Amino acid sequence: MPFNNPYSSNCPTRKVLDRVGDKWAVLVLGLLGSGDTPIRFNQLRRAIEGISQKMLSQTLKSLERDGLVSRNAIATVPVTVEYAITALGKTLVTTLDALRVWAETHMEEVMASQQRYDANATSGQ
Amino acid sequence: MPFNNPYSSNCPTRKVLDRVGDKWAVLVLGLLGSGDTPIRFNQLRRAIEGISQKMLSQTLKSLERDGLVSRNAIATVPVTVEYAITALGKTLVTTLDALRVWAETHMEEVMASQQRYDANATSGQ
DNA sequence: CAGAATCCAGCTCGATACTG
DNA sequence: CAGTATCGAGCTGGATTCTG
Repeated sequence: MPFNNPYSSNCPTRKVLDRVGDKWAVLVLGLLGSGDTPIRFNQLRRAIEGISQKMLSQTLKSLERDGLVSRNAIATVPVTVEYAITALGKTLVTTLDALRVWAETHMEEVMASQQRYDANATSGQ
Repeated sequence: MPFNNPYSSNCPTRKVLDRVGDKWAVLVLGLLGSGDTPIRFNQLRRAIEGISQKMLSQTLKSLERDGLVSRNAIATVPVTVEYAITALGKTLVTTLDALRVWAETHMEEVMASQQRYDANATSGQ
């Protein structure tokens, strides 16, 4: 039984899927994972179009909590905070890549199916 | 640039991640993918603990629309409807399995990180 | 610069009731 | 059996304001 556990808050797979289902978390992870240099808060903010400051800080906090991202505060004035992906985070990004490949490979097939479905639904009424 | 596209509704990877972030969709897919025999609506309902009939029908509809699941209505009285995973759906389940393996492999490490994080946050106050 | 706190609009989802 | 329709509570996340 592959994906089980009912309400599943304590199912590890579900936790990862929740993380991965979170748009901002994936974008942050992808950005930090694409280079090896740390990125500052407002740099991330500018790089990820559409993210609010609240969501960015919230996302970074939970990614740090999970050990996927590391935070480094430098005592300049004003303070500088750098975020970087961890070794653990990199392994997740790698795994996520398999999903990206699936998406790109099968997108056309999915879209074709959707169009068939929608065409039938419309004509059926 | 791995995971891009800002609001990304038309990013294929994001669509897949949304699907995968949907708890019920993954459970339905996992259940249908674990065997080769089709499953009826109320069978699924009973098998997936906690799912409401609204969410099940909604989930099945969108999975069918994407071509991940097939629907077969049999004209008995009352009507019987069977759902099965498609070939496309199977490839997604397989890919999802990589994520499950990641979760199971790294769960301990993630949980350890969370405990360190929470301990610091508490003592810090 | 890097956040925390507050407020609220909007969407999700469960519960409930009804249908072919 | 296999759904659809409707209503409302609750959570999510954006906008705004403020701080060390």
